[in-house]
Amino acid sequence: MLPYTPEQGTLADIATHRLAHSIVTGEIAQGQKLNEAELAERFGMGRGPLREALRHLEGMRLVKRIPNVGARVVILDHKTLSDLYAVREALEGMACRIAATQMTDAEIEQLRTLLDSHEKQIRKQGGKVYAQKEGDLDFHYQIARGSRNQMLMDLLGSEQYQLLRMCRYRTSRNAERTGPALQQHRQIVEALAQRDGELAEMLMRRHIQGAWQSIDEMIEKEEAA
Amino acid sequence: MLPYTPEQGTLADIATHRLAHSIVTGEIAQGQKLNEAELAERFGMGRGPLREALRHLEGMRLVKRIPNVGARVVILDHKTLSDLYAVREALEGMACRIAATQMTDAEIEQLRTLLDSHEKQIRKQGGKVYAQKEGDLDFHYQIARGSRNQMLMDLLGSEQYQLLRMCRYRTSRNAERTGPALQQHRQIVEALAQRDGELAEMLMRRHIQGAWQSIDEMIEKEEAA
DNA sequence: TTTTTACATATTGTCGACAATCGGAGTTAA
DNA sequence: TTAACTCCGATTGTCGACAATATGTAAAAA
Repeated sequence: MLPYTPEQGTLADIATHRLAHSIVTGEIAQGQKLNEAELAERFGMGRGPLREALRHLEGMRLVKRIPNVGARVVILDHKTLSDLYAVREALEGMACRIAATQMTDAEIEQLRTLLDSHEKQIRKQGGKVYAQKEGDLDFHYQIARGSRNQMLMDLLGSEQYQLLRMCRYRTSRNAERTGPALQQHRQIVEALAQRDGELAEMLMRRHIQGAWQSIDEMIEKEEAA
Repeated sequence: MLPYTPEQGTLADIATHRLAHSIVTGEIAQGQKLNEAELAERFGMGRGPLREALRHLEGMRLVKRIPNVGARVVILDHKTLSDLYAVREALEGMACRIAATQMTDAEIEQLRTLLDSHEKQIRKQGGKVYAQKEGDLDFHYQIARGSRNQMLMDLLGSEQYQLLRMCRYRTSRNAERTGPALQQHRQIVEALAQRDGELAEMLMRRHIQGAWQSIDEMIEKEEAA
């Protein structure tokens, strides 16, 4: 589910959220054509609101539209993912740097608590890997919030970063990295607690580079097979 | 004008570009209400395409929409600008770092040529400051292109960064910084030529910090008066 | 057989009208 | 005088139908 799941509001917003969910979870395949009339009927609405939803999804980079031809779900190829992670590295690094000066002690303590619960979840193991993944997103989003920068929050939060969640669903099988990731998260929190923005930024950037490296290897293994 | 100004294509796209232009140049004031019916008639189209344009502009962060209430032009207050420059620093820094490894020698040479023409324009002085400003945007965009990262190009290019152009129009009067800015640009190009991504990133980030500082002071002077 | 052209079909783009909702003017009561 | 309430006008949200455009097929020419 999306961070906030309004099955209310305008029909266009409902369509946006339902489609975004379907796309992110892979329920609608990458590259699939999105037929306006068909979707409108499935959602029980006219084509007007649905078209607005498609425009919105285009802004989220979840679909690509071509005039007079139609909309298709984006294809997360290797290059796109690589580009995404470079942007993430830049933005989340900056968020971290600012958060080190802006977050309250209480918020940093909350981060520690969040990581504790992650650790428990990992110990219990078997449990959904997805949960950890979404929890990881939570960690990153909490830091974005800590930056007090609305634009960063938008870019790293629900509106713009559904692409990342989509990627997570696609690569959710590699659970082996949760261990090192957790430790890196802890290092980052300590840097925040010491109010060392420069260090926090560096650690976050390394963390994301590591995550990309892990995903990159996995994709290449897949493509070899 | 926009980098590409299609007065063709779908009506929604035309409306998007015309409105974006009017908003960026200040022809439509910040915070002004955008009446659908009125604009639709002014542009000689129905409300459907215009609504899609508003959605698109919302994605560009040029307008803010509230359900059942309507759309207003965003207000570029101090906090918003500050947030914008932090994001710019992160993204353009990253673009610079990558460009140092990805740009061809020919492209770097082109950058030098671009800066030469900027210098001439500044010498001729009186000439439009705007031209320099847009030229500056060119410089930054060329580097974004040099990163070969489509997402960075989108975020720093025409689609997402109209906000920045809007800011430029608002603060275009302070021409005194063109001198140091040019010198910093030259330093950046040299770092690129040496293929030193780390240095190029650092210089770009400082450059943008300096630009923000300059704008920040200017705004405070304005608000004092 | 291959290429090109013309056509038929499906899909997108656009419009005008109607329904739902919000903001404000005016009224009434405390 | 102030507060809350009610109603009305204006604006947004939605729908269905029609026009414009692209895609795929089949026939005709090379």
